[in-house]
Amino acid sequence: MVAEVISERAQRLLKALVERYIREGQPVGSGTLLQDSGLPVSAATVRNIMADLEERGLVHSPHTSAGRVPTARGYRLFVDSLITVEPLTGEALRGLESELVAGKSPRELVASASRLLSSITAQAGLVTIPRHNRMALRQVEFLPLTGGRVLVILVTNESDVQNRVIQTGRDFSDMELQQAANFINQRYAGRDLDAVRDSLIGAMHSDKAVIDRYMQTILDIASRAFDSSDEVDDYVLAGERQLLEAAGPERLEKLRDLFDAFERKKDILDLVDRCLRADGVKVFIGEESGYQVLDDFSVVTAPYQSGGRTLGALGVIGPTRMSYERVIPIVDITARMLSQALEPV
Amino acid sequence: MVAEVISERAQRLLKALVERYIREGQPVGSGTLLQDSGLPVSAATVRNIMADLEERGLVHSPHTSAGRVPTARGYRLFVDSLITVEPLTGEALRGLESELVAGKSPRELVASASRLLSSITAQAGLVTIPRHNRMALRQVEFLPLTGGRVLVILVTNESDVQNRVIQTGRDFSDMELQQAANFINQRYAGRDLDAVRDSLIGAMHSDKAVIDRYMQTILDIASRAFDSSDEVDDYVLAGERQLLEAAGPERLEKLRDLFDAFERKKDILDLVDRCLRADGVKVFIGEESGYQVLDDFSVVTAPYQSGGRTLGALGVIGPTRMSYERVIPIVDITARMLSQALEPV
DNA sequence: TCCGGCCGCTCGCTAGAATCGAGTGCAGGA
DNA sequence: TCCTGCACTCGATTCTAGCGAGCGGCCGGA
Repeated sequence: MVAEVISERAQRLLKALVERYIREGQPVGSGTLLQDSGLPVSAATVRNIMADLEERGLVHSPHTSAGRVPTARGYRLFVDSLITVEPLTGEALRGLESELVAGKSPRELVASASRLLSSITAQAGLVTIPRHNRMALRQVEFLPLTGGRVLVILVTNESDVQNRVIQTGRDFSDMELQQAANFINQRYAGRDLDAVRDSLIGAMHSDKAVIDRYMQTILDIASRAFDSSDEVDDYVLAGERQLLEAAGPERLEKLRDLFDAFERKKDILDLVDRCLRADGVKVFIGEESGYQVLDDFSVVTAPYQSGGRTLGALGVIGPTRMSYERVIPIVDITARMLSQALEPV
Repeated sequence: MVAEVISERAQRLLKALVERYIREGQPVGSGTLLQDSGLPVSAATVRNIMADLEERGLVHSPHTSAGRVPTARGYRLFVDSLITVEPLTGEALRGLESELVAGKSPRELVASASRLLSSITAQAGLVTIPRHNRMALRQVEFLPLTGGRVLVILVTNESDVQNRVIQTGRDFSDMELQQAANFINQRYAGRDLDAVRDSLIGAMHSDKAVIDRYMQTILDIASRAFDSSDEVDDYVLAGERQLLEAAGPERLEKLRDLFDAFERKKDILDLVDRCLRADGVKVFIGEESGYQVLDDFSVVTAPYQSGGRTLGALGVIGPTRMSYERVIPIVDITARMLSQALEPV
């Protein structure tokens, strides 16, 4: 994408326009814009410039003789080069500090973060559940169930527990499972789950000749227990209400689709996953996201990490017309604080 | 509450009115009503009867010269004595049968039930998380954390795992905790958590003289681990979208409040708890529930149980103008099937 | 006493016309 | 290059009239 080249005057006007529109939500006319920008020119000049910006697809008139409204590209330019972010202060910051503290369980932290994001930004907050497979194993336990199934309990990372049921070929005795668990606990505690699995699979294949059949089955169960492919990604959403708040009726249709997407989860997860690679805050404006349901909404996300590994992402969903200068730093700092709180003690 | 005494004719008309209004959502006039009911009288007579019903507070005119609309009391009478329920058949039933099967974890079952309720009734579905303290203990495990905290892992009932962190007076060694766990597993496996706790507390007090101090601390940890007072009740909600669907704009205000209540959880939980005592389906119509946020909505709930104990409740939330004759049997059967699926193997 | 037919009235809904005013685009001049 | 002045557009608002569903009341008949 080529950076837009527009005159400084035009930038100033665009900035004023976006800021005004975010505040008021109504098309902005040349007069208002002139006042806001404080430029020493006349309204007619402003109009000329606006016509120019319109040609470049940065602003748009809902109809002749209405003011202008920023387009997605307009917001993009604004966010990329015109924005003046407002650092977070006061009560909101204190709220984050007091709720996102080390020692709480990941589950609680994620729920808190989501709630905080929503309440501070007055929009919907979203935090993905940490990828367990990136977390360090503390202890594993196997319990036999009927029908060859085994209940696996994984304790990771201080105080997070997850459990899953795996299907095996036959019933195992308490004894066998105990031994398998001991084996793994002794050899693999402290390594992250993905590493454990890879190592187990490696062991199964390479040592095939050496290890006895008994050992083989144990390894088999264990590697299956650490298989992360059936782990469902998920997220915690808070403040759907805020979306209703923002959208007047008639956006209702769009909102329904969005709620649908929230329930399907997949699209939303895909989008949020995109921000996992890079560091820092990412902003998806309107149709940029590529998902139709989000056409009228923007998403601001940032990844969070612990122990040097990216575990997930969090973010805020709101109308395209959101206050980016407030939301961006909030998402940024929340991600940092969540990361910090998740750091193993 | 005194049962309403109204003539058979009036009943028939009220029934027709409610059914029609549920279908169309618009005030029903005397002409339409006459057709629907098939009564051998004239529209004028119908009007007379409607005027009578209006006096008794069973129906209501939005304004002169509009048709009639049922009031909460009208719906109540309808639900209590006029309704003809439609037994559930076909695809929906098969969906329930295939998803709510024994062997899945309670967590999955609850999520499925919620989703199914929502999709079958086309309204919001809600299932409370089972009360763990009513479930039978299979195994407990304690893991030491820093700062005198202990991670407690409780395996109940086949395949459900829950974990909590408790704060104790001092750090414990792996060994001590292991012993405490063994002690409990041997003595209490198979009893439900509440019983275990009571028994532990009893043991602590009565045998004080007999047991040594070591045992005393172990009992102390253990009873704290089984304390259910800090267990947060919670529920899984699905299909909020459906509520948007039903409510035209202008109900938007109400909807916001409802979504707020969903996030607060407390009110909703209180309401749903009310149905835990009795068996069978309960219907709360509009303002009957006593919660303002639910004024324009109705809630149909039923408790579910396992192993002879009531574990929670499920239900459906939708507009007062919901199709009770469809929803009631659906809630009923879902509760039964969930109960069955939760039954320990 | 109860019911049906008739009639006049009420009131929300809709369409169309008139008006308003914010804001535009453009021409012409400094 | 920029400003002034002006005609024009078009959504929003207001008002009016007309329509029609539906009600209540009255009266006459079984």
